[in-house]
Amino acid sequence: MPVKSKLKRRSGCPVSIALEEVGDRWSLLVIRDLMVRGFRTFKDFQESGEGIATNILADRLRKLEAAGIITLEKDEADKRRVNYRLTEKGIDLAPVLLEMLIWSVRYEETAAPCAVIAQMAENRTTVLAEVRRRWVERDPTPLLPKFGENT
Amino acid sequence: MPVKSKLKRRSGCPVSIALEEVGDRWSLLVIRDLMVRGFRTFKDFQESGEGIATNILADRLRKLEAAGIITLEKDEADKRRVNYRLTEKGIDLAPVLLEMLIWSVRYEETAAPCAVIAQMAENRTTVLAEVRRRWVERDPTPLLPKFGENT
DNA sequence: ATTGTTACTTGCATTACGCAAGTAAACTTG
DNA sequence: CAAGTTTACTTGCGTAATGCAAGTAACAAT
Repeated sequence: MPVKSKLKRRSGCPVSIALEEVGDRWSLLVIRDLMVRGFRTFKDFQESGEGIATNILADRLRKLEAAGIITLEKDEADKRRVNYRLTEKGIDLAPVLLEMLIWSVRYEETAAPCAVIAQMAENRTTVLAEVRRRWVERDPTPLLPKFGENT
Repeated sequence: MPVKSKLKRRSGCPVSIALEEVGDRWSLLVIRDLMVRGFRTFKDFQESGEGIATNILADRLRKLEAAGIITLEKDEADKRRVNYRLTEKGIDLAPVLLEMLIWSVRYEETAAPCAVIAQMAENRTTVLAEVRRRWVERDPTPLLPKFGENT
């Protein structure tokens, strides 16, 4: 189910194309928050602790929507509210994020408990299944807590 | 074997930390080229077809070295030449790149043959073992060709 | 009716990037 | 061995992206 885009690509290399969509400091963090922290609204992201500027956040949400990675849903109960949600394409970035997580914990001093992540590295398939289950069922319970925020 | 760094991090989240090191449009492409295309020198990257500017390339190589992802080796035969090489930390980004590749081929119109990548998705472990083997043995034979360059 | 909340936009200073050109050291060629 | 070439960069400069503070419009709560 590939989607045609602006056709202004550096090359046809898949990795290059992927990086044009999510290769920046913020996009994958937004996706991570939608995926494992149960974030839904603009406010959630603003307060995530990483300190993304609101203009950048708005821009990234727009681009991720344009790329077909997230969708917008108006909240019927509170009409100011916009709920962001990963698409199938978006949730399928889970393996990328998981590998990045495992790599980072292995080589950096992170705030994540090594034991928990080591456990996840052992059971990649199970973790991915759980991530997808939450997505399908719209279960907003965070899979992982916020590690070492700096507020 | 985590390495201490500048301690100017947005947060302690592993994904966030990883993105501070390789979360831009170019770093992972450089790593990809070292990993699967047998690139070694500055020139190789310049001519890779994606069109990275030399100042940006120099900057990225410096940052990747600072992050412990690549190392420099002076060529004894030709002393102008600098050979860049992935460290263990660098080669361990292979799973991230592989998942990104698989994702991209699935959702974008890339220049990579779907069948080949589907095959790789079936045999992730084998592919990763082969990537590592080439790294250990310093075998510069490209694992994958250049897909759809735009020159 | 007033105040607060949500999802943004706008303006402006700073930083990063992209492009063309330049340079220094090492090698190669005549 | 002088002159050109290759390699790995750096420098300058214009444009684009980012970060920060403030503002706004629509809706909701009191």
